[in-house]
Amino acid sequence: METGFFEKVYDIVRQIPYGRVTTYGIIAAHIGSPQAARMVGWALNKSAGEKEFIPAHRVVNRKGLLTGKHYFANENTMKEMLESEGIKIIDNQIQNFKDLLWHPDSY
DNA sequence: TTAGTGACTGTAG
DNA sequence: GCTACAGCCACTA
Repeated sequence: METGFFEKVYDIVRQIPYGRVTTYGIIAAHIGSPQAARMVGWALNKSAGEKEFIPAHRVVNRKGLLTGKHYFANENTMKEMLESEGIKIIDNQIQNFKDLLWHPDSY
């Protein structure tokens, strides 16, 4: 069964460049339902068991907060991965978030 | 089949 | 700036 929604979410998330981040709303907007951002997060949750690696740690809410960190193996995993890419995080919030924000305009 | 839930966002007060 | 409400789609029980 091809839901379509999942594949679109995965496809966009996989396009996020190294050291960049995006938001659930932007992804949902590209799919066609900006208000279905909740589904994006939920799809990413399922992506943890996907065969191919999905950089879900690069997806945060519109405030730049790591709301999904709790869904990783360890709460620090998401922060560690982002810091590993040169992204600074303070109090679960991405610093210079607006500058690191990536827009999937090539999709 | 119906009802409940969710890693969110935009609008309104 | 904050709080509150509604909407969105797919999944699970």
